[in-house]
Amino acid sequence: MTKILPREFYSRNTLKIARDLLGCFLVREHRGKTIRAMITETEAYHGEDDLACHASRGRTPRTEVMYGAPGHAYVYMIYGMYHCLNVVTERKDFPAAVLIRELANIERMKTNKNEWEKITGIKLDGPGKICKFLQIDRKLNKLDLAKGEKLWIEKTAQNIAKRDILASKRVGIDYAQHCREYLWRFSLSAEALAKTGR
DNA sequence: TATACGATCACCT
DNA sequence: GGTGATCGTATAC
Repeated sequence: MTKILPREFYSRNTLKIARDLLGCFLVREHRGKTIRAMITETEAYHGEDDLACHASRGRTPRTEVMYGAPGHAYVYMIYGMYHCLNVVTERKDFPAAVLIRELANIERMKTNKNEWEKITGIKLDGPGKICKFLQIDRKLNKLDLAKGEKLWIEKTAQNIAKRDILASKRVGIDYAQHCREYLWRFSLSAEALAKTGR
């Protein structure tokens, strides 16, 4: 019984996945070190009709990965200095992804393995900060997240109640006309996060 | 080939 | 509230 989310998890409706990812754990293995943190905020980008989605202008070299099989990473550079991590969703040839915006309860695996120590004093509240801290860049674009190598997501340890999921407008997409009104940004309530301890 | 701008962040007033 | 950093990508020429 593995905790790694399989491809079937990603081969579903993007909005549902964006909500289901809350409380799940993003795991990054790099240079012999492993870091794990709980996903607490996401945004959904769904199809060519979503004017905020990079695929709204169709298939290009950059957006190609979003048209591919679900469960792969879509990592792009923004503003010349930051990277953003997305997970590709939906069936093949339907472009959609979920942006990982915030992580909490950050832990590092001790060298003796199978034991985690909390990392305090940092906040990963923003896609740029997440990628900087986890050393995620374009080299990880198109990585298969279902394989459990370098980067993957593990299922939540507890059930997240619907009332603990807050929906709001996506940020930084003022150009997206009516699509900017969509409540496709999802976050874990402060109360629910407090219950996860740590 | 040239240009405009962005799914951000840190720092300023 | 506002702005600069900094470069890949899309689009125009």
